[in-house]
Amino acid sequence: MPPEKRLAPYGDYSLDAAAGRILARHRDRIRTRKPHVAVAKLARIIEATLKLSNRQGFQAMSLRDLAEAAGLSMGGLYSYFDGKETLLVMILGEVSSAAEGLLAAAPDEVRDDPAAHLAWLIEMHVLLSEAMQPFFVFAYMEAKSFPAPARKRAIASEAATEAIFAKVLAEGAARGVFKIDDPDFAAALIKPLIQDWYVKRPKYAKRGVSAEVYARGVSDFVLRALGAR
Amino acid sequence: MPPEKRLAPYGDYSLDAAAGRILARHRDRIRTRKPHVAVAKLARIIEATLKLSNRQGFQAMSLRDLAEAAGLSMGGLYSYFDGKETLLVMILGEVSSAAEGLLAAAPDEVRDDPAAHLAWLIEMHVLLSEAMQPFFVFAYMEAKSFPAPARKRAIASEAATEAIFAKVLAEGAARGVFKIDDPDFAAALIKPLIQDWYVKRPKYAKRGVSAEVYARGVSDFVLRALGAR
DNA sequence: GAAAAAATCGAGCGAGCGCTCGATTTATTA
DNA sequence: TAATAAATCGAGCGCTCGCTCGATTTTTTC
Repeated sequence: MPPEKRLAPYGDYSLDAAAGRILARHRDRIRTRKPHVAVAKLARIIEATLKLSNRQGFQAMSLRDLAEAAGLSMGGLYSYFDGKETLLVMILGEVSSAAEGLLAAAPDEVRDDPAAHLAWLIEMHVLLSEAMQPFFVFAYMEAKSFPAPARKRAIASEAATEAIFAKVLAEGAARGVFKIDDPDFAAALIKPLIQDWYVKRPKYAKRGVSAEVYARGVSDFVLRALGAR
Repeated sequence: MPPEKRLAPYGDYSLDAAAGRILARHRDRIRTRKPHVAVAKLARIIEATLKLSNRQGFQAMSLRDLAEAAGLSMGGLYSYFDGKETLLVMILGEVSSAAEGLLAAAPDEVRDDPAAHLAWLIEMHVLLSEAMQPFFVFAYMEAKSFPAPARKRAIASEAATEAIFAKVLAEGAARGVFKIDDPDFAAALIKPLIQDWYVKRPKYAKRGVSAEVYARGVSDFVLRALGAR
């Protein structure tokens, strides 16, 4: 089953859907009134922002270049955000909201088995980062230049993800499925393994490793490290 | 044994020593003739660059701010480099040269045992990144904005590190010490675990995890995943 | 301690930045 | 189709950037 299909029951991760959610989240800051116009333009702006930023960094992307890439004028851009920083916040919000929404949605048949739950979390996280790859790369690379509030939210969001892993690990340890001393430490090591998928994507692409193969490989690696295989 | 002590046989990772090597590497671009003056000033410049960059990013650091933090004038700075990009290249070169130099220096008693060799590589890599923490954070965070040639070198340097891991893993697999199908894939997963130490340092500091404890934890995790424990 | 050499200074240059706002075009209404 | 509202435009503003270079200070030489 292709990744979009496996992910599909949990939401729509297309660019337009993301633009729609971003519009809803920032309706008050966006001057364009008609939703279908706003969503379409917003999608082009977000798309162009991700493209330019992931090449040279958000700071180095000029709004003139963005305007040209998105097919708008300088002034036109400012109908969709009230400053460059808001554009950053819009994208970040979409990433963390998508991640939090998905990971909390584990199906019941998986929740009962810590090993299966853990594998599900890893797989879904990887598939999500694949479906929203430019968003995830952006959020990861620009994390250091976040404005203070967004930064705090990003750290909190990552801590929340880690807490989900830690809880499953602790549950598994209690049941004797995982042989580990420190669930929190083990949980901390899982995140970077998932992040490596989208951070070093070209490396894996060159080796012909797909998202599913990567997710499976990481699951196996982690489960063996936890003494579950 | 404290980390500097364990690392000591393999080189001097102090700021002044790094400044000395950087000076030697870029003698032709640096106008200041007297080495002891040049090394001292260069050390202050590098130190200030790492401090300011790791807060807001290299691009966002202005040379005026750098001059003030380093205790020089704008013009004074330009006796030590011929452009902002050169400053970037100087620091990157020091990081990759330190990493490559150290990892190739495994002692003989460790080379014979794949598991010990792997543990040594992981530990030394973590301790090095601890001793040169601002350098490593800088190199990692600014990787995307490298000028093209430096970027290629950084990717090559990372691939070289990974190849060292892969070789040890393949050797261990051949001897039956490691139970793995794909040494290259496993090698790819080790790097992000090491990087997490310096990228997410505050998280581990808050939990009271030291460099040695982290290195040991990662070693154990990896060796179990490889079926060696 | 005067002359020469080395090192440092900092105001000023052109360029590009984020952002604004009155003018203009496009879409909707009656 | 005339009037109104919505959306877009882009030249221009103030500012900061990387960088230069003649003036100045510090160090070395004899």
